[in-house]
Amino acid sequence: MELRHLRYFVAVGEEENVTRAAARLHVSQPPLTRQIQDLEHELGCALFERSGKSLRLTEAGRAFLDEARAVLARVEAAVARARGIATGREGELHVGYAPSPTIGLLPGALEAFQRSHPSLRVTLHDLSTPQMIAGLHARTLHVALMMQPPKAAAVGLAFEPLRAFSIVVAMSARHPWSRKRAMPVADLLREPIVVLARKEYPDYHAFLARVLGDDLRRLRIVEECDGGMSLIAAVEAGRGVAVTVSALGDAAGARLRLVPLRPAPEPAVVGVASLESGLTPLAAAFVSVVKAQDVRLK
Amino acid sequence: MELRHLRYFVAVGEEENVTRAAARLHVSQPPLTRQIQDLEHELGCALFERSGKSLRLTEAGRAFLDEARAVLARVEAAVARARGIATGREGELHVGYAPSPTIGLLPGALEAFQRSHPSLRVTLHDLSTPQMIAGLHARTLHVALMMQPPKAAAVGLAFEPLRAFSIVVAMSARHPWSRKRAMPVADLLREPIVVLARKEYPDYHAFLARVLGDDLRRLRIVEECDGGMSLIAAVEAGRGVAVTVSALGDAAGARLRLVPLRPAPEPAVVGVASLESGLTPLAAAFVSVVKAQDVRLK
DNA sequence: CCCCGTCATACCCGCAACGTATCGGAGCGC
DNA sequence: GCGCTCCGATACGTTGCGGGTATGACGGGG
Repeated sequence: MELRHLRYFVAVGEEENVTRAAARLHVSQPPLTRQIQDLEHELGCALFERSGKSLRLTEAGRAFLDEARAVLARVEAAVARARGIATGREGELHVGYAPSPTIGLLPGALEAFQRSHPSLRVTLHDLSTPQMIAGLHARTLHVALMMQPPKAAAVGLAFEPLRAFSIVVAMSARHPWSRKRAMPVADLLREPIVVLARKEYPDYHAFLARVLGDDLRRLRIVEECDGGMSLIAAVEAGRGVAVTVSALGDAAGARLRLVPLRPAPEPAVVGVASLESGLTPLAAAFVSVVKAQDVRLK
Repeated sequence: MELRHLRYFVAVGEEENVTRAAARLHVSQPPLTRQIQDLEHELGCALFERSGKSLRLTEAGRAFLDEARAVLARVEAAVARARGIATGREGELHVGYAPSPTIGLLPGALEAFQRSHPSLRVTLHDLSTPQMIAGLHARTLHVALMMQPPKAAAVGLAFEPLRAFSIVVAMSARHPWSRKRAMPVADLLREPIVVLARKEYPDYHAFLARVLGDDLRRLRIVEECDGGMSLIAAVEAGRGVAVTVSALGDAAGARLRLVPLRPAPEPAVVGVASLESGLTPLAAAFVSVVKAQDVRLK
C-alpha cells in the first residue's frame, strides 16, 4: 500500500463516485478504479458496495476513510515539522550551563535569542563540565555555556570565548583586606576559607586546583556550602573568604568585596561550546546571537 | 511522497547505515540511496548529515523519524480496523426500537447477540417508525425492532416478522369487563379512554387509526399519558381503559387485565427491519440471531 | 427502446524504481 | 605512505507498474 492509494481512496470515498473523484485528482477514471480495487484486494475486504450504477462506502470503508484522512494529515504535519526544524523556525534548543560563572551572561543571551527566535522552546540544563561535553557529543545538548575546557577534553568541540574573568578573593566589607588592592596567596592561606561542596560542584574544585596548584591542599577550609547563594551568605556573614571568579560580582552585587589574588592567575575564560561539525542551525544561531550580544571580551 | 519513502527512511534512520538498511528491506543499496535523496529533495531539507563515511540523522531527521514511524503505525491500525469491521469482529451496532411493543423481545435478543458477539458495542435508539426508516436509509441505524410498516413505507427495507400480538383493551382488575372473554368495539366507545400523548407517540396514534379506523374519532379520551408506565398506572387506577397490543402484558404483568377486542382487528406484527441490500455483516448477524432466538411466532 | 451516466475491462506506453557495475573517499593496518 | 576495506554516490540498462485511450457492461430515465 502507498499513500497514493489513500489519497485516491479519500477522493473516491468522499465523492462516492469514481468519475468525479478522477476529475478532482486530475487522472482518468480507469486507473483510479484499478487502484481502488488493488487497495481493497490488499485489505482483503470491500470498501465500497457496487450496485451496478454508482458505489457506496461500506461500514469498513467509512472507518477506513476516517483513518486514511488522519494518516494524510499526519504526513502533512510531519513534513511541516521537519521543514520547520530544518529552517530553525521551530524545535527545541537544549542549553547546558555552569551556573556560577555564567550568571551574568545567561539572561542577556537568552533574551537576545528569544527575540531573534520567538516561538522557540529553550531548555536549560545545570550541568558540570564533563556532563556538558558528554551531552554535546551525545546530541542531547546543542550548546553549552561554560568555562573553557582543557584542549584534551575539547576534541571535536568548538569553543567561542566570550568573557575573561580575573580570579578574586570574595570577602565581607568588614574584612581587614577588603580595602586592599590585592591579596597575596600567602595571606590567603592564613584565612578561613569557604568553598562549594565537592560532591555537588566538581567543576569548582577543578577550578581551585587550576588556580592554586599545590597550595590548594594548604587551604584552611572551614565550611562547605551546597550552593552559590549559601556561599555568598557565608562570606557576607564573615565566616571566611572564598576564591572565585570576578563573575560572582554579578550575583552578589555590593554585598561582597572582591579583591584580586597576587600573583594574578590566568584569567578564567567563559564561552559557548558546541560541536565542531554538524551543529544544528539553531545551535549555530544561538552561538552567533550570544557572540554578537556579548562582544565585550574583557 | 509515498509510504515507500517513509518505510525506507525509517530503516535507514534506525540503522544510520544505508547498506544494512538495504539488507533489512531486501533491496539493493543504490535504489535506497536514491529514494532517500528524493525524499530529502521533496522535503527541501537534509535528513542526514553525510560525513563521507557513514551518515547521521540531523535534528529534522530525528523528528521526521518519529513522525514517519507514527504514520506507519497509524496505517497499520487503519488496516486492522477496516479488516476487523469487515469481518464483524469489531465495530458498533446501532439498533432502533419502538419501546412498547418490543419490551418483551429486546432483552432476550440483546443477550443472545452479545453472547455471539462479545466485545461489540451495541447502541440502542428509542425512535418512532418514520425515524427508524429514515435512519436505516441514512445508514445511522443498522437494524430496527418495530411494528411491521405498511408496504409503501418499506421500499428498500427487509422486514423479518417475529411475533404477532393481538389487539386488546387494557383495564383494571376491578373493571366490570375484566372477566369477559372479549369487548365489542361499540362498548369500548362508551368507556373513558386513556392514550399516550400524540406528540411523543405518533406511532401509537397511527396504530389506533389502523385498528379502529373511523371509530377513533368517537373515542372518549379522558387522559393523555407521557409514557408507557404512566399509561399502565392510569389504567390500573381505573381512570379509564387503553387500547394496546397484548405485548403490554410483558411490562404490566398481573397489574392489568387484557381483554381482546371484538371483532378482532388484524394482529400487530413486530419484527426486525433492515436494509434490503447492502446490509453490514453485523446487521445480518443480528437479524439471524434474533430470529433464531425468537422462533415462536405466535 | 434508446441514450446517457457510471463503473469495469483490455491494451498500450512511458516513467521511475530496481538491479548490476563502478567510482570516490575515509578510516585502518602494515 | 601505501594498499586494503568499507561505505555511500553515481551511471546505466531493464522491467514492472501506474496511467492513458478505447471499449464493454449495466442500470435508470426520457
